[in-house]
Amino acid sequence: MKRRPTIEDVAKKTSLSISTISLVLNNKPHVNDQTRQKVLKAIAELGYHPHRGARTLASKSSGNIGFIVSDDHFTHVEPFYTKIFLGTEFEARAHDYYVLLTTVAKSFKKSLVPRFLLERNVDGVIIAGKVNEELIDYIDKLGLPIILVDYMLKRKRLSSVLIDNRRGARDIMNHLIAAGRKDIAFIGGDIHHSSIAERFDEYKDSLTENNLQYQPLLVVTDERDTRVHNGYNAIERLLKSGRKPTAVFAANDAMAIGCLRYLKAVGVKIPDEIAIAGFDDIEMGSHIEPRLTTVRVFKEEMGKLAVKLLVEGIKSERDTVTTVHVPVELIVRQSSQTEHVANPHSVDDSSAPGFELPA
Amino acid sequence: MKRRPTIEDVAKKTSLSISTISLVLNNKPHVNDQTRQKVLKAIAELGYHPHRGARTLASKSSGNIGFIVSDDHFTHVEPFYTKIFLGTEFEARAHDYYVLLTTVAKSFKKSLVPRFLLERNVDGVIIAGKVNEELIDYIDKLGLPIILVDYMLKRKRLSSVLIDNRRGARDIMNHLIAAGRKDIAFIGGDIHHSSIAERFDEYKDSLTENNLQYQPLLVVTDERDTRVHNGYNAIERLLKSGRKPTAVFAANDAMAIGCLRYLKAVGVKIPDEIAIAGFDDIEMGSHIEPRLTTVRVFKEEMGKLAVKLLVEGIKSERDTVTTVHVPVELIVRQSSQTEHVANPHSVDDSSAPGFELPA
DNA sequence: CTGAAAGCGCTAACAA
DNA sequence: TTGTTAGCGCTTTCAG
Repeated sequence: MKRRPTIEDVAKKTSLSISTISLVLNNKPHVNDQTRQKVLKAIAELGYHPHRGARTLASKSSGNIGFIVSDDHFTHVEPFYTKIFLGTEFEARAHDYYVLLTTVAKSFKKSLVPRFLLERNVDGVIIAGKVNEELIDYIDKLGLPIILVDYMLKRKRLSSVLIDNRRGARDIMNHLIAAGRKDIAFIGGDIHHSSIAERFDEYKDSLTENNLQYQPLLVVTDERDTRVHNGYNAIERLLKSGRKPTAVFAANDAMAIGCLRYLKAVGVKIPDEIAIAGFDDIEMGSHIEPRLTTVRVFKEEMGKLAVKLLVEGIKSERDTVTTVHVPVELIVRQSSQTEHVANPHSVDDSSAPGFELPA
Repeated sequence: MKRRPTIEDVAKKTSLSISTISLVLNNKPHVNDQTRQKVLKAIAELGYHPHRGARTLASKSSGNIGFIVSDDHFTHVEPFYTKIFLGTEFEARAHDYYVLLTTVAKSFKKSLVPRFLLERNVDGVIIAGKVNEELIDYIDKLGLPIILVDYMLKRKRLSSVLIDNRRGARDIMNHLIAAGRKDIAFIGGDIHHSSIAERFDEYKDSLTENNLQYQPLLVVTDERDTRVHNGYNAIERLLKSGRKPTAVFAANDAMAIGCLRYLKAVGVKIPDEIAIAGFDDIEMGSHIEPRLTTVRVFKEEMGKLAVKLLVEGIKSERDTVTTVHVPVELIVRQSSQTEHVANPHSVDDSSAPGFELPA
């Protein structure tokens, strides 16, 4: 089998030195245009492609981005983080990076540090959701650029791509209140996650601003995580305690779906007796019945933004801290409002507007 | 900042040569156990970890696995292929590999060859679903081990991890027929995909074996792909043509859900008037109403198996061709059978049995 | 069982 | 603008 061509073959073929070839390869300036063309031609003719490993060794950059997500986030809220991951994947390709995915346990053990960090196999790291802070410190000490997605640290200034949770929660609350709902319950879990906490905070603030009483007895936030069955359990507990809200704002779609299933099971009319709204806009919400009112979060877009920021960070040395709040969009469906569906299988347009990085 | 330790530091610290350290690092034999312990100790004390790039260059193996899926599969049947990908991810880690994901267009263009192939940045490739055959040939010519997942080529002998589609389709058909359904429709799309074709073939064979007439007018297979709205359109066309099946076997869950939505929209009682069954067991099927009868496919498990086979292939030089048919499991739910649900939020156990590779 | 030495293919000073 | 050269950190013969 033919040995694959190396930079030296290109050098010979063009009667130039390998360093000149390297300059062309890396789009460096100070190369005569004639020369550049000649090199490019030879490269094409030989079918030459630089060897990643060699580049990595010589240039001290791997061409990879690390993507870290906690294992329970990934299993419990999979569709959400998967979308973010796919967004990074997509954008990374545009920048000629590959994404190495890894999940990490909740607790930090030295032995569980992602291998790509130990082997210096990534040029920067994207962290999605809440992960152990010790690990974040560890990465930071390594000097690697970090971008947080859907999570923030107060203790430390790090670039992050965040959901505009306040805005989304406010839209939901305004929508429910405008429809005349006054006793609005909040169903949450994993309340220490910054996104969930923000949604809850805005829930309370919205009540106040609308001159509605904040009723702690209409709130459940102590579920362990935000999976469907926890939403189910939470609303069950709430109703069995004797309270009867007229609307439920769930911390995310999964919990909202859990609520929905319980309420349907016990014969509560939705949305007539109780309106329900979630957050995130996972696909399932548009297929269940009644279809779920929610706040659309542009998950792929968040992943893409994270890569853009990270690539900037990798290239620019100086670590400017940027925080982006990605806009959200209220999606009103049957679970909160009787709607007449003209085209029952219309698919919601999921394309995101073209977000721009702050200048 | 402290320079990270290299193999040379370990050598100095132990007063051994770097080649001995390398032997230990790679678990090679012929190292005195005393020496090995001494080296290990020094490695631990220094916090040394070999540099991936250096290894790649010297050893001619990258430590990466390529994962290729066609872009339309990935967008249209996302939850399915995502699960397979996550399975590979998980298993790869156990073998100290990382997975580089890429999607490819339907048509083959030289300029669109995944970069990881050009840069020799993967040691083997997993191909999920149908991809352009020219690309497969190209990879094969590169001499890289290939494992196909949920796809097969007749023209060429390649290792593959396949769904036992025949078995699953037979189970579905037997279930429907046992319930007294005789006029069973088949709704499909993307019929050239080997999995879809097999399900369809078994549909026909099952009819014959049960002395039921194969009725071409109860069959729609010309939908472009297998997304929800195509299921919706297909069943609509079928019913409007005047036929009235008593059951529908859809090529996958997405199409089954489409059927379900149409039938509900026009007021057909499910399962009383028409029973519906899908295939794949995507999560949504257990959340819609009525819950969908389907065939569970162990998607993560398929990804894991693919990695196991691939790693074997990478290590063993000789390319033995292995074909694994992963077993499936019939899941009967409300869409085909009136059921009384004791615990309405019980989650189906999604854990796979421990599959073994053929000896 | 251990050491010496030659690369692996490329980048990046520094010279010319 | 182009060439020379020294590594990058590790694996792998080949000796000893």
